[in-house]
Amino acid sequence: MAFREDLDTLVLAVLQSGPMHGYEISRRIRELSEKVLSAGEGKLYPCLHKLEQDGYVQAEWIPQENRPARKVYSLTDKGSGAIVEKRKAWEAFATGVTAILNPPKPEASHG
Amino acid sequence: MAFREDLDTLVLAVLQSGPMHGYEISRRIRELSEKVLSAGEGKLYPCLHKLEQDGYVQAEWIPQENRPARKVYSLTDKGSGAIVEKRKAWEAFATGVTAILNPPKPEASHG
DNA sequence: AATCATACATCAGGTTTTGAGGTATTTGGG
DNA sequence: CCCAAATACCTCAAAACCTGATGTATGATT
Repeated sequence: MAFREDLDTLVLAVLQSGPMHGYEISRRIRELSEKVLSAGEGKLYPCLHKLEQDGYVQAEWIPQENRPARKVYSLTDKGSGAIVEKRKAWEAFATGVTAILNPPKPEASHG
Repeated sequence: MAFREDLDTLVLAVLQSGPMHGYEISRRIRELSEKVLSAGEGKLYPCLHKLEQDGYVQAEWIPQENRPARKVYSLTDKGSGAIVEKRKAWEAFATGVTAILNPPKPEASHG
């Protein structure tokens, strides 16, 4: 058991820095979080495909010379808009966890 | 996809308020988090059993009159100690997510 | 007679994640 | 030359996990 991130939220959030290909999204998640979070390829690519399919991001293949082509993703309007809700969901979650981690103390006897 | 809590952490944390039976732990998690988090019975009881087995909590059956007996859990020293680490893990996680939700802005052209 | 709340617990079925594998190229060490 | 690691995409089987239902038992409420 461990806390687990919502990869959709993370992917959409990193794309706020500008268009980016999958491998880089993965790298940024690892680096920005100082290795606390990681988006393994086994779930990153399926996540990206779903996000594209649902219209949160759009993708374009950019050929490279002497390197594999890149599929560059960028936020759509729908994707940008969704970040607002996702951020709220994160805040609610974090508030909830914090409330439990800082529970009301047991009654101290005082007299 | 959604953010997901580490139930171990939550259970140990609520037990800081004092010994408590499973059903109440579940209620508190729901209430303290204002319904953002919930520990369904299907995962709470297995979690509690594992925590007991691993020595993080100890349990005692308390019979009730005309009601089902309660299994009251309390933190062991090991359990109390573990909270420190779990809290750190939460903070690292939250810091990581926050870092990604507030990413460096794309270079604004400034010339 | 239902239904809800208390209070424990399990389990089938579904979803998700992990980790390995697959393709293809460049760079760097030995 | 060969091996490993980094870049860059992607898939899939096996394992892990969660949801929601079910089961037991009683009291209060409608």
